[in-house]
Amino acid sequence: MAKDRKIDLVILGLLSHEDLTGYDIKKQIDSAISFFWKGSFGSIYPALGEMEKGGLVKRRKSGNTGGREKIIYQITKTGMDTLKTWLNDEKATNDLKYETLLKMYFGGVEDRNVTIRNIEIFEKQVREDLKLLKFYKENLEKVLDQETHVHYYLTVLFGIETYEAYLRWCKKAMKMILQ
Amino acid sequence: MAKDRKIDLVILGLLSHEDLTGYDIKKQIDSAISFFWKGSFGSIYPALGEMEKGGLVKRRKSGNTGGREKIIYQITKTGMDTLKTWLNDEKATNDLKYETLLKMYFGGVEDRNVTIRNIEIFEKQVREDLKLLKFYKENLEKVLDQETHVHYYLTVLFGIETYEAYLRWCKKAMKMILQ
DNA sequence: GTGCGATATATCACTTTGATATATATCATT
DNA sequence: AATGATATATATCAAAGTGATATATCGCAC
Repeated sequence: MAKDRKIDLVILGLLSHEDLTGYDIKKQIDSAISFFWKGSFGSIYPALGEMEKGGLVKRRKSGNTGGREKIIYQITKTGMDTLKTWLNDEKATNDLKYETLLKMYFGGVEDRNVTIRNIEIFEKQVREDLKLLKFYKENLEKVLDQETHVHYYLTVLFGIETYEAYLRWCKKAMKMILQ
Repeated sequence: MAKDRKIDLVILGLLSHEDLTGYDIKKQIDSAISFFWKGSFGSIYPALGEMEKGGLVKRRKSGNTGGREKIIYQITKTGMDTLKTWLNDEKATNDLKYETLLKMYFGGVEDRNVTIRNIEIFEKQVREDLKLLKFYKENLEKVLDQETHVHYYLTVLFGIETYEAYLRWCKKAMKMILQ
């Protein structure tokens, strides 16, 4: 596997659940894991190509009836080993870039109304996302007996816990700015 | 300014507080804002060069007594306007990549001990960082009358609020995994 | 039948990272 | 005063990732 390519692990992880096309992988990244990870076509397709060369994934016999191309990928034994090695590796980088906080930190050059507005924008987005996370949580609680769902549930709980913390901060921050 | 270069705003923000060298900028990124932003020399130096060409920053007359090179940058009027325009722009991208959560989501392919270990590693780091954040908070509370410090304080409060949420999640997650 | 959104792969310019190279300054130890 | 370690300081590069765009087909509503 490439030295520093995180997208490889995301792809391997998703393929460990089921066979997928590049497009399917993008859809799953944008739904299930979007609260803590991002990924674009521009990294997915080249990665799939190189991972195939490296023997981490392989093309499944495609049941193409028509002329439309569609490549369904499957994880290999080597790919599964790579995924497990990564899971057992102690180092994990949590890379956070909050543009909202940059705007807080540098807000002093403008009127306080600007900072207030920026907190309001952040709060609105957080409320919307939190609503969605709670909806996921409720649905997951119906199927929590299955192993895979427990792991999904853990990430949703993480989202809820942090998003509620964001809202508490919004309240405190607003109060501070308004004296 | 370059279309999509966030580092420009970080540099302009820091220079709005005081004149700095590229090396100083890196130090400030690694200390004051490291909890919510990162930046490397490989982006800082090229950005400074292009921003100088674009008239956003300028070299201050350097008081070089010896032969050692040292370039001190200063924000220009245009640079200040660019910073203010960004602060007033409603869109802000908060880009989060938690490798720890990826390992939670894909943890199902390994024994639960692996997931437990990964939560423990995360928790240990969070406890250390939280201690530091609380230390910053105490020190800041002594100088909160000054404008700039209020904005710094807001970001520290954010860090404390979210890191405490991380710890609550660790407890819940651990309990869930152990049934 | 035609317009539109979803499916599907691919590529590219630009941004950022993380590592490395180069050189000087400062300071403690020998 | 020589040595070595650490901090200061700028610069560059391969590799990774983003966001946009190009291309084409499929399925469905009107």
